Amino acid sequence: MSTRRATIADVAREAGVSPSTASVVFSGKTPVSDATRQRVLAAAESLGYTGPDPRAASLRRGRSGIVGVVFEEHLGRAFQDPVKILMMDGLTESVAGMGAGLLLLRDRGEAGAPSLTSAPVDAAVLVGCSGLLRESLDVVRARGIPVVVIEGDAGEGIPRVGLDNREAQRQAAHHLRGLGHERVVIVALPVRSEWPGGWIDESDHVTVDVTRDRLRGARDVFPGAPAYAAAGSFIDEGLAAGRVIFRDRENRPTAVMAQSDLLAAGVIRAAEEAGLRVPEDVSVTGFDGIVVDGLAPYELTTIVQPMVDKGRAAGQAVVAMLRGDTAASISFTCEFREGNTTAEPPR
Amino acid sequence: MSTRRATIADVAREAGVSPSTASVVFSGKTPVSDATRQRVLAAAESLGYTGPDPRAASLRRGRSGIVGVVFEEHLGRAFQDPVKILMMDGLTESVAGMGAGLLLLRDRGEAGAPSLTSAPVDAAVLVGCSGLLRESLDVVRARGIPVVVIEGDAGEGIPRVGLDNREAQRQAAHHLRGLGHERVVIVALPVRSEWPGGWIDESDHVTVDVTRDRLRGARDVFPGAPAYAAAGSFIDEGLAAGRVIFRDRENRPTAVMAQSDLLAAGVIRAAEEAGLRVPEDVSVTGFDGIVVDGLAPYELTTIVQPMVDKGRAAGQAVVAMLRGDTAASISFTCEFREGNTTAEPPR
DNA sequence: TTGTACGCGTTATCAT
DNA sequence: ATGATAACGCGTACAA
Repeated sequence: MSTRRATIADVAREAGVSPSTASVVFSGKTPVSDATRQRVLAAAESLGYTGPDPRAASLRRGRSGIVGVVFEEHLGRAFQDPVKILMMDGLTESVAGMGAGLLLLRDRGEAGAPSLTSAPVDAAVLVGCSGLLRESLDVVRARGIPVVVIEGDAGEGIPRVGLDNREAQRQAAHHLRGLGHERVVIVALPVRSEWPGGWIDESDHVTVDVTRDRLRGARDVFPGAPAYAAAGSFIDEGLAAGRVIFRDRENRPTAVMAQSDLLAAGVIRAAEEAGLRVPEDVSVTGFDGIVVDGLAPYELTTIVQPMVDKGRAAGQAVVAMLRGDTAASISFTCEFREGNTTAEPPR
Repeated sequence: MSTRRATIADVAREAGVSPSTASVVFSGKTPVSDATRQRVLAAAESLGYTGPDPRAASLRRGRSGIVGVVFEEHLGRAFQDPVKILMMDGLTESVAGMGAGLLLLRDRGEAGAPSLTSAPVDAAVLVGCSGLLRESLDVVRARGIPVVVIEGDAGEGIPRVGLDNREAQRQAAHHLRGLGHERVVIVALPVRSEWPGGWIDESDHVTVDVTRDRLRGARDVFPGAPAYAAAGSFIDEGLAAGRVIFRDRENRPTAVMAQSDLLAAGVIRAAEEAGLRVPEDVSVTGFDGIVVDGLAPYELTTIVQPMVDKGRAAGQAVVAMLRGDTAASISFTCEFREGNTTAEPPR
């Protein structure tokens, strides 16, 4: 006996039907008489045939059912960010509707690692990628593989999914202004990758779109507000920033605008540490609208962004492009939400 | 002119070489004279050929370079667990060494969603799957696709990667016993999926391996210690459990053993809330050895498990099986680490 | 409803 | 170093 695995042709032969009929029994694309189906299934059973080989099917179909998700950073780090997780959630859901799954990829793939060019993907979603991986991108686009970018810019002709960051942040600033705040400090996201954390001034070039736009929004209302850019969106980074900010008891701000909820949570902790009450002594705002594990009883005053919707929209754009339609860029609108971490400034 | 994309055959023809030679230029499997290479590359350039189609290559090679990772739960939820994230980290790393990427899959795939059976995976890693998806598993194994399970049991003949949960937890218990503790309460992980949280007793059947083994380890030293099983491994769940536990000021325990660091962090918060100092009034132990964002200045007394190594081991098992070797199950040893959250009981 | 015929794009093998 | 040949396993027009 031969040692090779049974193919659909073997099954067809055994069942006494043509290969195409057997194929149809498994794919269900065309009605098949019950008797024939039984015979084919029986033959498959007896031959130990377990269904079409996905690799061969994908060659024939020209589709693999796989969407690549490309991250700029170490995957472990990307998954520490609840915002990205929720985005992945929406993405998973919408590509699942198309029968596709997500393949995890990094942009700066080490040698031998799977890359956008070597993986059998039907489409790609770039997360926060700011135009690195230019070559792979060209290859992929030349192949006609649809590409979508979330919170980033990959150049001309690539649809983007983003937020009205500036307007949203401006709204939070207005809220503080309305309460009477004047001395405000901003705790920003990193201004570029590998940023170690620290105060930033005019001379610092902000390469991360999100950081820059939210910064502008805040300064539309509080021009010249000092900004401390954290090393990442983590509670501990917010804590570190908060410690620096509250250190000088003389020039202490009455409000801190953080560019993420995690940073805000850290700032609150720093405030407590410094013996300040939130919001009586200092107001704090966040950005994202996530549930921060362990932050209760505080309810952050924040900007709620549609994280899941962002992922979903990216998925839908992919689906549309795969159908041959063109997908437009889309910018979501955030919603301001008042919690119990902002109040009038102390007198 | 034809509208179809150029294939490697077209390139070969254009360059005046055989298809196999052209193929070799791209794969680099065999030395090629420089002149030939240039000619092929030039032909590819002029035809807009961007390299071999991964789908066709994977059919021919019999390998797709994709490893499926199957989760029992909603992906969004799985990624909230730092332990799983770090495990994914190790897994990513070790399969990358083989040139493979990770495809995210769920076990109870909704209709039309990508499943273990329809995805072109070379191997599969099951995470905490307790024997659901039996049918898909049979199909996959019949195909000769290697399968490995992390922290779970998928039946006979499937290599497992796990921990010495019982022994490790027993060690932490000994530490507390040595300090003089006698009234200990356990805060456990869920006893089954969909568990709402609550006290458990003998009659409750613990279906989750990890929970059961750690519970046994604790009770090896403190027989009959009461156990409250949380609804999940989150700080807020630990907080909820802690509130219940510290409510009764008369019968308050002198130590709480949590089955995860996140739960422990919540318990500490509950203790603070109840006006108890850690570790002076109550000792708390965790499990995992993760960095809990925002827990400083506490350093948890805990059991450090090799999360990344677990993922890496699973990846290596996969690689071995793909080579045709057999992979054995492996159980990692945890390491006890004393922090500043345990001390002698108050007198 | 079933069968025929062909192509999907590559790469391994072996000979030259 | 290069070339000829033969799969790899399947899906789908189209005809019957």
